[in-house]
Amino acid sequence: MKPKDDEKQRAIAQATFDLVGQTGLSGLTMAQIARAAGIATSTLYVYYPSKDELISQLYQDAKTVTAARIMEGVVPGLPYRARVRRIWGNLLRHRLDQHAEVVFQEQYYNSPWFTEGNREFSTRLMAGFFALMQEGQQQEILKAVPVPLLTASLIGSVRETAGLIRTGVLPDDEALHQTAFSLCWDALKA
Amino acid sequence: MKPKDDEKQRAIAQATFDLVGQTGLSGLTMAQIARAAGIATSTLYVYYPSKDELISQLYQDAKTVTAARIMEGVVPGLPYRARVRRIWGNLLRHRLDQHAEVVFQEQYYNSPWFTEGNREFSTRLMAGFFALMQEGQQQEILKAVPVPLLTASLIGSVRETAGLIRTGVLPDDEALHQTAFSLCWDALKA
DNA sequence: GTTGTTGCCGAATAAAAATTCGCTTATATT
DNA sequence: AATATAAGCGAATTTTTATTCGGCAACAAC
Repeated sequence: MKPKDDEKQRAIAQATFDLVGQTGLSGLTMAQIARAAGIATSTLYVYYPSKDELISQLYQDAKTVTAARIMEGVVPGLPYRARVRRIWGNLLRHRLDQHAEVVFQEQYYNSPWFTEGNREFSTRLMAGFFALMQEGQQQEILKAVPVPLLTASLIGSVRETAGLIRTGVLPDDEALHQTAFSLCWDALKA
Repeated sequence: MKPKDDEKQRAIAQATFDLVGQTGLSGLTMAQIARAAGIATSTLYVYYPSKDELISQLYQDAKTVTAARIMEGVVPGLPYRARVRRIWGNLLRHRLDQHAEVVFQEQYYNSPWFTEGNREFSTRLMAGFFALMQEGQQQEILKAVPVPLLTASLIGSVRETAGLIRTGVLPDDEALHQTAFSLCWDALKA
């Protein structure tokens, strides 16, 4: 509970994410995590009081990092489409770079650990993104449909595109990103 | 291994899907399944030789049912857009009706049980759908982009829409379905 | 250099879960 | 009705996994 060694803490987090990224939350054991992090099983309990705490804590961490990355470089000066494009790119990059974290979050979402509090936490973090969609709609740039449909379309587009790139079906280059985003934009635009 | 009572077999399957739908593959125990199915834990072993077998078998079952539903009522006589609309509706209906099965499949996809064989199996089942997208592209109805991008856009649209409906954010009525599909179609069409 | 503190480990322990076993009850066959 | 067969159960048993414990080594304070 009182960590002195931050580096070890990060090793634990990384090891956990990697393991979950590979085989999911299911078979995950403390022994596995410890081995992957290069420490003894009992040492895990120096950093986290229990497995439940460890899992929940890592979820919070992952979610926070995600939220921060989404809005990176989305400056007000940019034209509207460019801002949306930027978010789309940020989300894609994040899903590709931190794939393990993403799998972790998605598995956690349907796990015994997920709570109502977790849901609210997520919603709060997505607020900025939600507002941007709303703004686009008021300016009649985006379709006059329920806002959640807009946000969902963008998120769905990124998710599926990332999946295709990650499995090697499509290349990870700028040209493809543009193409994929153009489909998404056609769905959103009025 | 030699089940006489089909009804009990189905109860086991249903119980498992429901449990996974609620809290995921993670905490799932044989005792839970048995209790939910209304039988003794040991009786599970009359129907399946092990937990691993049970999980794997149910995955195959779920996947097969899914594949069958996708193409329901997609008759060659229908205009192209209507056929795609039909598939979209089939997928949505399936995700809403068999939500538990869907969660099961997605969790299984990132679990220690998932194998290369499973992946091929999935691909084979999706072949018809894949071909339809290709056809639309050749007739220049759909955008001239990599076909996987088209299939992914449709699947992503359904997935996200289903999520919104299931959580009560949006209503489950025909008008909304039309709206959601129109966004999807705008993404696909040339 | 002794003493205290801290982080870490390996080996117990405890708890939970999968799987087996022997017996009972139902069902079918003659 | 008698008997064979299958299905089902509850109570073991075994295996796996989380958690605790006692001690060791580094490092600091004095």
